[in-house]
Amino acid sequence: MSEKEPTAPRSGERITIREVAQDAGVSVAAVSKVLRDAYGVSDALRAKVRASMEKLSYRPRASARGMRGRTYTIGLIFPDLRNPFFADIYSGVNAALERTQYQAMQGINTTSGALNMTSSALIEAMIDRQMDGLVIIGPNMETQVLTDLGARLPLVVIGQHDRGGDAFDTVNNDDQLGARLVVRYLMGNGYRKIAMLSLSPSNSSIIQQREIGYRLEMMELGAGDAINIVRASQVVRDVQVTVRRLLSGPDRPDAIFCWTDLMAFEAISVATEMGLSIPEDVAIVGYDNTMFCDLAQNSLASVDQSGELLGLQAARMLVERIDGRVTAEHFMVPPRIVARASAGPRQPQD
Amino acid sequence: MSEKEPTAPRSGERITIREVAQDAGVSVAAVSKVLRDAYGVSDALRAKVRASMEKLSYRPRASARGMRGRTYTIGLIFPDLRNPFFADIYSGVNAALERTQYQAMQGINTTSGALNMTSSALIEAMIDRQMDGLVIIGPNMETQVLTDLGARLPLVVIGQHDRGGDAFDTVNNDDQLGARLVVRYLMGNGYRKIAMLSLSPSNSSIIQQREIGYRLEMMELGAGDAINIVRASQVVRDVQVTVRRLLSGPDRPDAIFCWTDLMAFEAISVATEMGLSIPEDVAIVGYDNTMFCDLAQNSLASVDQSGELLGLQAARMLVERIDGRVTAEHFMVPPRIVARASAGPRQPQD
DNA sequence: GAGATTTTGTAGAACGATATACGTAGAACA
DNA sequence: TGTTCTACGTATATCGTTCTACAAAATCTC
Repeated sequence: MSEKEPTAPRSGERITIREVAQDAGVSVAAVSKVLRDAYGVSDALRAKVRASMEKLSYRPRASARGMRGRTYTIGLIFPDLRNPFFADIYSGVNAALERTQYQAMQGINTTSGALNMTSSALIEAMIDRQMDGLVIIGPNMETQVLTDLGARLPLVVIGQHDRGGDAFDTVNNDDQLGARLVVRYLMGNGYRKIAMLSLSPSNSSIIQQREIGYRLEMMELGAGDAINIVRASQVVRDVQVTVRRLLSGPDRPDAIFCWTDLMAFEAISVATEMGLSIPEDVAIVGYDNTMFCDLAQNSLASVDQSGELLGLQAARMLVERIDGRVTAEHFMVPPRIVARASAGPRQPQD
Repeated sequence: MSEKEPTAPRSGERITIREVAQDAGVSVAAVSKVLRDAYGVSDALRAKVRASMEKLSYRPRASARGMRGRTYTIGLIFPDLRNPFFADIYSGVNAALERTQYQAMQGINTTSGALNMTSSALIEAMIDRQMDGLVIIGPNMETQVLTDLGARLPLVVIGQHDRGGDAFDTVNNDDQLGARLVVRYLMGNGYRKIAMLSLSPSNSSIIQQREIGYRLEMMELGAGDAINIVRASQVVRDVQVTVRRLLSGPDRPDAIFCWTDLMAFEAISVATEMGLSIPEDVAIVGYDNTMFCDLAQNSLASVDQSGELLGLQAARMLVERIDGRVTAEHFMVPPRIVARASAGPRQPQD
């Protein structure tokens, strides 16, 4: 109870490590060791310190920790917030972090266009805030930028097949296989003139992979002549115009393989407005198998890429990197087609 | 160029304020003042320092700033990520923060159930990370908890009508009016047996407000006998069961006013599966006017509560609070009904 | 039982900003 | 010419942790 410190701890202020140390009758360094699970702490001391921390309901401050060590915070960077698929990834990340000291903070990378930028404002902001590592989802930046970034801090990328040496890890579903499954599924149900509604600009490797998968499977199944790739940006208006043009052309496809469920919903909408029936006049398949696929008004066949698993794995790998791994690892989950009415078996033409 | 410092700055390390000061030939304190736009800096000095910061591409570290001052980071807490309405709020917040030094970091408050908790793990994590302030969206916690929280740091709450003295600001749409508009709109289109699909548990004030608005308008328009409120949680399965029960009862409503668009989409799905036509057999109205309402397969009439404006305003108010305002302010935007086919004019019964 | 090794704990200097308190140069005023 | 302001800059303590270096105690080794 003796107050010999020059600065008496003001009441009402937040508890610090110093007060915990004093309460437990040990040094500040000892408390810090317990906090970090560092080497050289006896069970007795650990218990004593833990008890004091509990009693005073002490919580370490990330800023102070960040000055010398880790902040125990990782950054999650999403390309947008409207696609519910990202919610799956998010919940996977959180599940992986549950029992660790780490906490995820998210941001949306709204930079469109400037692909060759050194980095993005959000990423710089995350670095300023001393994130221990980053998970970037569906990056629209060049591999070189990611490689440079990976040299600066632990990095895991979801949705990017190109590798950057040992600079970063990747977590993906097998996009090429996913596209193949879609073509196979549609062909099996009697569709042959399968168009692909892809994404523009197509700088990303997952786009390339899916397009390759589509092309190869079309050729292997003898429909090479029907290959037709059109591209639209994620902007609603753009998707609508593109789909409308595709469906009103002279050689209307009898199925469309869409980049995402979101685009597929737009496609269903446009087709419906044009008076076309799904799947009688045109079958639609999406990608991501988001929760909206199940709704009766959509009944959208889609490719499940287990977002939760992707997130889980990415978070695990990032923590490993933070803990010192310096060689790259790459994780790939198999996609799975989920059949639904939007691409059901084709009725014999009358 | 003289190196008389005891610690020579290691190359490859991040630029610090000290190096900027040295480069500009001024004191560290002067640089700090420029950074904070603090009083007592001449234009000449400011220019000199700015030039050096630019030249060295200096960026202040949030952790270090957080030790004594602000982190220039605010926390955004969402109740979930699946509702695209939150994306609108997010973009409003970002628009408001665009020209400031502040950066938003988000998190999802996944705590379900424990309403009377002192706080939530995410909120504590945000406090640990020295957020300068918090915007909480659609909190499922008691007002007292928010009041306590507001005493700890600047706080703005979106989607909560109950006030907490001067402890926090609120930003809302007029939920009571929104509900009234829906009833008025449906009545105007010939529907009378309007049921309300509300949210459970109904501890939140926005739920109460909407239910009050619904009840009052029903009574005022002479349909008090048709008042029927059913409740479901956000869980998909729960919504389905509730809607199915509602629609298969002996006294089927001819319209359902749903808590959110998401619930409305579920309702459309269930109704469709039951072989009911929309709006002939049952009209559906949602809330939030999310992007999916426009799709032909939904064509969902909804209430627009300008999420972007809500976010914009919340961020502005939060920054004001951080800058010292201590009295509460409350902002309310008027809701607006958006008519669509899901609740179009009723055809005369045959 | 002496030296070597390992385990356990401590002291105190960082980390990179902010903010207080103070010094100094001009300007304004008498 | 001195005095009093005001505007501008600076020196330096401080924030709450981590982490290096080291001391003391316990254990091992032969």
